[in-house]
Amino acid sequence: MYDIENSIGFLISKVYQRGFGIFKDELERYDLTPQQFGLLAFLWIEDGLSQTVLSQKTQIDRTTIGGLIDRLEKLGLVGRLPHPEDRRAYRICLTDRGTDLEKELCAIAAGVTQKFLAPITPEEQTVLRTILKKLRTSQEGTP
Amino acid sequence: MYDIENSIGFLISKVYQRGFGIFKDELERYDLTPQQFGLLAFLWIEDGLSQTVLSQKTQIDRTTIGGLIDRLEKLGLVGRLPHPEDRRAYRICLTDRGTDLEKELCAIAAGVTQKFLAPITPEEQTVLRTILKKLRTSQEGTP
DNA sequence: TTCAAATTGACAGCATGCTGACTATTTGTA
DNA sequence: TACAAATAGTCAGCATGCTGTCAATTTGAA
Repeated sequence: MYDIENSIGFLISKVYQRGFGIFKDELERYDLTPQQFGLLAFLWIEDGLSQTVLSQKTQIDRTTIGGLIDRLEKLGLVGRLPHPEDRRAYRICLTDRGTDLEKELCAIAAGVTQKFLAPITPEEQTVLRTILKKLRTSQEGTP
Repeated sequence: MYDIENSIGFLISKVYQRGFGIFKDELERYDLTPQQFGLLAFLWIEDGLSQTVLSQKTQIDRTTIGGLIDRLEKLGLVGRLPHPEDRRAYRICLTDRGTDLEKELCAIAAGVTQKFLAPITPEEQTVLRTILKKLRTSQEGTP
């Protein structure tokens, strides 16, 4: 009998679901999803990158990121500018509105994080972060 | 600036993605997804329940579980039997084939778990499980 | 230089997860 | 009993995430 209730994979999926749900509710009035926020967070660090580079940095599938950008574009938060060195590619850039939202959205994210992590102590948060970073290992071998 | 690379929410989503991907690859030859395995794992504990009860036990949305059962039904692993006390409901039951797959699929799940958790020690696994259980808290208040 | 191979982004197709609306049925109350 | 409210399951619609395929373009090697 598989003890699914105590399996780490199952628990991660449910914890992920809970966090996602909390975040989703808070972002509702911006018409944004947690994934869209995630992409914006990378763009606030550096924009003007191509979709492929963004896909690698964010570890979001390159076909998925196309749709994400479509929707952020519709919301007027990012734009696709022509790439000066490659006519196949775009430079994905924040609009003024996309840039301006940083402070407001980050405050919301901080609130969500607090609510989400309320059940555990700050020490446990540190331990969890450390363990998760180890588990994130993606491309090992298979070149 | 939001340090998304070190935020627990982002890390959980990527760790979840990695685990899901490993599991998905291993289940490919059965035409099953990790979610379908998860539902089967609950059915191996107890079947004959209604979709709503299953939805509550598994914390899978009731509309999502309908589709999951559709596909498991097509694969011949579960069946929808009439509910003796409620003509609106079904009893979701494993077929012989669904029952027989338990051992084989659980062995695969064990292998996936091992591969997935390889980057951390058994002690860390215990700590992680404990923390995740605390973070799973779902319905607190709002009755 | 030329042309095959690789790359960029788009699209179709499928599964999951959620919302909201709908039908059929059951429950609980006046 | 009669009828409103609640419940079981379905469906449409949307976002994410992935696979596979395709056209346009760039790259690299003969």
